[in-house]
Amino acid sequence: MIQYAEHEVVPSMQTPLETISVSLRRERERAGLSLSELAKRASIAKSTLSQLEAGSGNPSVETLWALGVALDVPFSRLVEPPEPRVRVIRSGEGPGVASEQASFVGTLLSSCPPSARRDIYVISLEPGSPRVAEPHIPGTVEHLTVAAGRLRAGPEGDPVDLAVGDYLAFPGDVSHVYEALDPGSWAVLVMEHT
Amino acid sequence: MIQYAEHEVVPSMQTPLETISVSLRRERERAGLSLSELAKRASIAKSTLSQLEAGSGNPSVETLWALGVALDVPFSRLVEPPEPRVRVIRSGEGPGVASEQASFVGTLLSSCPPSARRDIYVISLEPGSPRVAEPHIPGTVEHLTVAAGRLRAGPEGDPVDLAVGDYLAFPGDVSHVYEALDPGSWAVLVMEHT
DNA sequence: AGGGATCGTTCGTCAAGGCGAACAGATGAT
DNA sequence: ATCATCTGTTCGCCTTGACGAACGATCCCT
Repeated sequence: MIQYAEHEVVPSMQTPLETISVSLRRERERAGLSLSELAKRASIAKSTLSQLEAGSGNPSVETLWALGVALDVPFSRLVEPPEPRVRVIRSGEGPGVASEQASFVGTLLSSCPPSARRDIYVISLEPGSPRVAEPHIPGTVEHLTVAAGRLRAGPEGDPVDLAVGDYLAFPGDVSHVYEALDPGSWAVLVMEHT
Repeated sequence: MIQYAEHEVVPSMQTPLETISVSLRRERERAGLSLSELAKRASIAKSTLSQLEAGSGNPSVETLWALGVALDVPFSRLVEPPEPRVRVIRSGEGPGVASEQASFVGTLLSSCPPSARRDIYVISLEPGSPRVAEPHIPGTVEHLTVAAGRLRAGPEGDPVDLAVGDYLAFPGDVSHVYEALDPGSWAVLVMEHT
């Protein structure tokens, strides 16, 4: 039961504009572009870019989008601080391996550090009644790769049958199920907290 | 070398402003807020919000940021089009990764979205000469879980022997190796970019 | 020394975003 | 029915972002 505060103390709280300022310069230098060159590629005035990197300015979405395209980086990399926001992990969703059913065993391989919002599990199931998992925090995505046996998994109303080697991604913030179709079934589960 | 389109092909290509329009309305209704109420919470004029949801308008970052805070959603959810929620990649399908060594096949299951910095692969190897991977960007961590066969993997100077079900985490920003010890070996690889 | 080419900055101008007020429609209370 | 209060819209005004030009500062090459 790990509980992170929603808006915990962050080393240096940054306003989105400060974040844009630093990440814009960082990505530009990473790409090895001069301010003038980037402005030309993004089809914006270099004066605008200069002010943005200087910290003054409040760019419009179109301006930032053009810069993101020119830098070949996704949009959010320019506005999200380099260290991801600390988010809440609600009670019961921590590293503990809770299993009501004995036929379900989950092993936490790599718990979610503050800098990377994902857990990696190995889950083993035996055929029987399906295990129904309650919704996790909004934005959670689960990635399942079957290592052995066969599984039926996915959102509660729309599960998918999977064989060895199959990969399935589905939202973890709604009720979802895991069910073994063969004995000795197991899979690697990456739970991603967006 | 892995090469994939930066922005996944989506059924209907949307400009960022169209995306903002639809996702803004979607998130607002999900939160059960009226347009007026949301405008008040975000401290923006409701006329501004009305125009944004209508599709006209090119909001500044501060405006969008305030809306993201008021809606309690990450910034990127307002500008990135929602990706299909349930995806299945059958064994053997999916984008294969061409490799110099014929005995190595990597399949990219989930490329790194903007907000989550990780890729998920399945890698298949056959016994033979070890595959040496060049260092990735600094801060990269690789998580390996063996699904079948046996592997020898890890940093180039200090590899580890792994059997079925074993899990290994090691730095990906130095030279590292993968080598199959048994025929038909494969593993799930989570590459994390911190 | 001089060009000639970049670099990133600051300036004034213009269009556009954001604002508040006034608007019409819907709902509920008296 | 009337008033009250909400909904979301459209209007004119004003601030502000984005632009282009001119600027000084570095370099590199004659």
